[in-house]
Amino acid sequence: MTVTLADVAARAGVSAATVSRVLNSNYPVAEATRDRVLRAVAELEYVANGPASALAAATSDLVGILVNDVADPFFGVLASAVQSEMSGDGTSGGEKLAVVCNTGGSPERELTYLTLLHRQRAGAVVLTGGATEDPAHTAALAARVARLSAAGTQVVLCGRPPLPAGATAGAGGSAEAPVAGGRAAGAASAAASPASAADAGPAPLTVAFDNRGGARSLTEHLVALGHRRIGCVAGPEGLTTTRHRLEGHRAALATHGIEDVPGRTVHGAYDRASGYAAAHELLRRDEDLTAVVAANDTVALGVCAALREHGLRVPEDVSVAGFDDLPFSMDAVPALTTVRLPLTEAGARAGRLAMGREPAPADGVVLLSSELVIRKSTAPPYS
Amino acid sequence: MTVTLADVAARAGVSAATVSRVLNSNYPVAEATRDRVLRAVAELEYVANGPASALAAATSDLVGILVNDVADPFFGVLASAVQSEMSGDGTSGGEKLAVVCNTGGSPERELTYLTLLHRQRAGAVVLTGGATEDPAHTAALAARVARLSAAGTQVVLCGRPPLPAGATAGAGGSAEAPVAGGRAAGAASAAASPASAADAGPAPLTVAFDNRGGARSLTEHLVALGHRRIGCVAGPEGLTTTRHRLEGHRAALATHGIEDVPGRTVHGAYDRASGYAAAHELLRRDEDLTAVVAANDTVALGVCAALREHGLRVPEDVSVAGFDDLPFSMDAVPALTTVRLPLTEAGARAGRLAMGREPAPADGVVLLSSELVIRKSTAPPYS
DNA sequence: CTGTTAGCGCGTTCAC
DNA sequence: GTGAACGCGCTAACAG
Repeated sequence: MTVTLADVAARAGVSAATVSRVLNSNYPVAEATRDRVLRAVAELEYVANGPASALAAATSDLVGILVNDVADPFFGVLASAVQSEMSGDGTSGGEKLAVVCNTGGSPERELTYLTLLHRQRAGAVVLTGGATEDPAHTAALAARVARLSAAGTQVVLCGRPPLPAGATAGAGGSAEAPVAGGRAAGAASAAASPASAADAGPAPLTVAFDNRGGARSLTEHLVALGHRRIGCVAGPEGLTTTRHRLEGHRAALATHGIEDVPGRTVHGAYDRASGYAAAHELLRRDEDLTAVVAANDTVALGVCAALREHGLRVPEDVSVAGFDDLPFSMDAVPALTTVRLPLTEAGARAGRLAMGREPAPADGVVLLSSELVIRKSTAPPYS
Repeated sequence: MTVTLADVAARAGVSAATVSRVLNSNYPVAEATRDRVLRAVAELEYVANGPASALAAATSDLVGILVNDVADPFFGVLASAVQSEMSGDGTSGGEKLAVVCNTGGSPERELTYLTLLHRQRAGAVVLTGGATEDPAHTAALAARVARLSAAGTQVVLCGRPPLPAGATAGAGGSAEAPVAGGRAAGAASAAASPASAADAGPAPLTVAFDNRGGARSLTEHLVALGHRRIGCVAGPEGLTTTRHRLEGHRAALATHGIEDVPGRTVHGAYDRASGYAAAHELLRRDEDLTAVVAANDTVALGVCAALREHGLRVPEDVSVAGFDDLPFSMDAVPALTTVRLPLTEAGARAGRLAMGREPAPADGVVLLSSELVIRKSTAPPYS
């Protein structure tokens, strides 16, 4: 049947313990025996039994990455960056099996995967994607994360706000604590680790985007161009990302004394179809919009398509702005004005934090700033 | 410490074996005790130790998906489909941890991941992505796959041609017929499996695309429109996918008596930058091209960008065609004429095949057909 | 139906 | 420097 450590030991004329030592190179072994063992391993095509090692060593070389949807470029780029940072650092030896799990945006599957990863005793887990603000789910998630931490798994939240303090406990009120602003954030996250039990694992870390600030500068750009009737296609309700971007948009409006007409905001999924439908709806409500800010670039594309169907030109008749600066945005016609999120950097840092290859910030939170990218889809109104 | 099966057993007043039985529900257990056990599990927040189960049961609930690049929509869609089919079928219980591994297109990492998955005793593995035609790598890959099969892991190749025969039965001559040119098959895999066929595991299965047929019909569409000077931006050399698409293109040319001018074909990566550079090069060589077929949709976008820079309109001055029909293709301006590959179906079937939820075809190969999608980026020349 | 008894393959003290 | 035990947490035969 399958060849085991013992087989290799026999072939090399040594004990199993010795083989284990050369394989893990964590103990001095004579050069000669080492070679003999390695040769035996090669000849027998021995492949270590991961589960057995994990059981004995109480730790696995598996690390997980949770994403909403691998087919979405946003997560694809993020996952790719995280993974390249997590798996082999080039030097063979410390090989990790970095795996990405697709939650499909479903809170249940998110929880399920977390359990599965826990079951596998994963060494680290990076959780990406906008968080649902449903208190029940937040609490369940916090509980799972707390247990993972207690089990020694380093958890890193990426592209989402820190979990509310008090792990298993009341996620109720504190869940609303703002994050993007940077200032009030500390209060919510700092107390994460103390918890109650003596089982203090590594405290969860966070890499977050400044969604609010980005959205704010985007809308201010539009206002500066002269726009006053700005439509807003927001993401799904109940997601922190959606809320933060919307807050930034409204903050910009407020700053410039522009009334925030409720009818000018519609919610929808983070996909093209949603943008398409939303734009039609927005136009139905107010034909004189001069600009539209979309939930993200993909949505913006749908908005542009709908606008064209209405015989409206972008940006001559209506300006359109996206968010994220996904790869295809520069190729759109017209090229999309958007807010660039440092996705690759975020993924890389989350990966390094997870692997302990980068010192964790004192408050456990890394806030990445966004950058306004002005291209061709926005222009002064009525030009 | 972490709570174990024994703890649960004690709490429920039963033996460990009984707890194991209710958890795996693979053996009759009295309703009453079952409830007691379940309650204890909940109260203790027990999470099974995967490695330990895998070790004892000699099988893990881990299944892998290998892709070239998760950030590439082609693989993202494929991976998403495979994964949704692999993980929970909805009915909770048979939860599998479907994980996707990013090879970054590197043959070495592909091999490494295969080993890691083998080490984890994965239950199934789906290998996607164009295969390198380098004999050495093909041989190494065949060897790894053979060992995986021998270890009981079901391997499914998706979007790539069957492995050359030699490792397992069933992949004989007929498998080569539809897709592969069928040349280097035998020679390469000679040294593949030293020890032999005694340990016959599940034979590798394949889900392949009709790249050649798709490419052929695409070029024929262009020819039918009246194009004669057609540029071709092919993918990286040495990949089966690249070769098949190129062969289809040339077959169409030959059928209509059009000379295949070597200078009209340039190779490049499957990304936008490559298409951009290639189009510039093509134009430098021959300013009078009236059409360009790109390696895939992403490349086509780059081609369009370069064309615009040259002051050429698409499709009035130059027609452009893509391949794959990725989600963004319909949104491009002009909407891309392309060849639709049933990515979702391919992924789903590969997933089902891997999980044994779909009967394997006699010859082990499922060939999916492609479909020409005519949109706005192609038109008669000189119009 | 349920408890008992053995390992699964490997890491890790210990002695030598 | 190396080998001999023991046990990680769980499943899989066997009894009963």
